[in-house]
Amino acid sequence: MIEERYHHGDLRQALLAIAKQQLTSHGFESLSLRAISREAGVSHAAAYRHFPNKEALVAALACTGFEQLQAFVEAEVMQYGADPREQFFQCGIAYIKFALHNAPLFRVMFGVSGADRLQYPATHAAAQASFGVLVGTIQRGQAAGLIGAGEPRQLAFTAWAVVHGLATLALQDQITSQQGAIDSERLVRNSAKLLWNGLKYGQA
Amino acid sequence: MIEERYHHGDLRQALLAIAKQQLTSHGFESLSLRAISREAGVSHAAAYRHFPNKEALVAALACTGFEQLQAFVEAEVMQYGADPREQFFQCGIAYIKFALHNAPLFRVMFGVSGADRLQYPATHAAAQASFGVLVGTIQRGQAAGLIGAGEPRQLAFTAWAVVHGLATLALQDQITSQQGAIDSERLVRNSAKLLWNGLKYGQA
DNA sequence: AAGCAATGTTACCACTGTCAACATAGAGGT
DNA sequence: ACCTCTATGTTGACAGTGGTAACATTGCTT
Repeated sequence: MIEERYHHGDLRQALLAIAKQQLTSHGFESLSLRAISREAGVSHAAAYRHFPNKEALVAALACTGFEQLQAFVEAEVMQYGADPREQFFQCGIAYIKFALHNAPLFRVMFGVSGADRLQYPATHAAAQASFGVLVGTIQRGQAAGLIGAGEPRQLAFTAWAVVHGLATLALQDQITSQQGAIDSERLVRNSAKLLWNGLKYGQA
Repeated sequence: MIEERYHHGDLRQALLAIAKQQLTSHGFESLSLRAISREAGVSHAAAYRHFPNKEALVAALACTGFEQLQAFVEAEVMQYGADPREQFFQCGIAYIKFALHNAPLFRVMFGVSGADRLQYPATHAAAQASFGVLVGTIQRGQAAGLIGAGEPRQLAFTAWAVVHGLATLALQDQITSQQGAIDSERLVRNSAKLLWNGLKYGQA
């Protein structure tokens, strides 16, 4: 029987999958290397053959998160291939959608241990790549004459900041908890338009 | 001698102070209730007379963080009492300054355990209060006719999102690690102007 | 077939958060 | 002054954690 073999086959992958599962079901705080290994039917020290420590496991998890994010945003954006303005909007909306639907993972991606992300090249690269989607959208907007001049990376960075800020604050339950019960969908739309106005008139 | 008395006097306060210190010096990950108690010269269980658990201690820490943030931003903003536009800018710049100078604390404030901040009314209230500074600035801008119409809370929320996003991403070393070495000061200025443009023309 | 590197296991360590049982101090009523 | 009650602090335990070292097994490579 295949299940009882000494070597797992692809333990690294399995650990990551289980980790993601436990992350979403039990939260980051109670993410435990031992529990993950247990679930994988493997001893608690086996994980150390694939990750130098827990932080590395988490970083790898974040890496997959960025890949997912990029794939998701790209897919959503591509549905509006003709309209750079709507592409730009969808970029942000997709980002926030992803954050809200994958809250714990999103928090890991930008989480506490994110400070030393440079230590994990793969994770860092994945993050950069996902950023590239936004840059591309902006560049298309500029090419179409819908976005004013400016270094696209910097414009993208500002746009990213808006959307990332909204996502973060939304996850904080800060949106719904504001008295007045702000509608998040409308909020995103409004913010995007606001930003779009700013972009149209360029920086100066 | 006062130091050796059985009762500490104001242990709760002392624990928080030491916690903040250890947080900034050793990072959030290695923040330990026992280490804090040890440093306070008190037994490892003493902390439980003042906080139901570690999470509550961290929440209290976050609370002080928000208070500091509010005080800092208010102080900076008030230097530009005459000019609502500059006030608005300074609001954001101060926010980011605070985040960069108190990185670990800032991360705790919006950290992993932030999701259930509603469980800690004091912390939540402090967060709301700090948000109020920005709302006030926007309202003054509107009163001066420099910011278009719109529900001030929502405008403030967008502005907050931008600035919070920038701060978060900056902490991620995402700014400096972008090839091209974006200058963060300029970035903030540009972003603020961008947003200001958007605000001037109102939402639609 | 032999051997070697990759992968798992067991046993241990120091440490953590948390709790229950006990000790002490100090405030307030008598 | 005393006595009691409650707030605060201590000790000792427990289960669970991340991490390491020594040992076991596997399967690729030659």
